[in-house]
Amino acid sequence: MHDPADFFSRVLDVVESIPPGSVMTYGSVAAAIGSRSSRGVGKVMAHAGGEVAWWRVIRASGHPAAGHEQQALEMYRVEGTPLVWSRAGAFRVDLARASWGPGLFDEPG
DNA sequence: TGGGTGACTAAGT
DNA sequence: CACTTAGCCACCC
Repeated sequence: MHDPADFFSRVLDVVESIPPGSVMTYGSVAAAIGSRSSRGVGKVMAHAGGEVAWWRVIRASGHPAAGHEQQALEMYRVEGTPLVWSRAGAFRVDLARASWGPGLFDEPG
């Protein structure tokens, strides 16, 4: 099956550590496991997206997974994730406030 | 073994 | 701010 050392399990482990209302970028998740394969993280989410909070993993732009923006929006509303709305009606996660990291408990104020 | 793909990212227009 | 182009890394055939 999947060893805890596998890239696949490593990614899931990080995603599971993201608390509600916060998010991480694909690149940050990859970096958390000592990798730079942001695309590899996307592959994992596409495979196990139904077993983890995939909506807490977004792009560096603040946009959620391509083709799942509407699904993610429903989750952000119930988790209270800070969003930023565009004039065209498009939304985006406020990375400045929702960004999550290992040991990030303070802010610039 | 080698080549192609993608739930991505950074830089340019 | 939105769209396009080149670069990267892990996985599949």
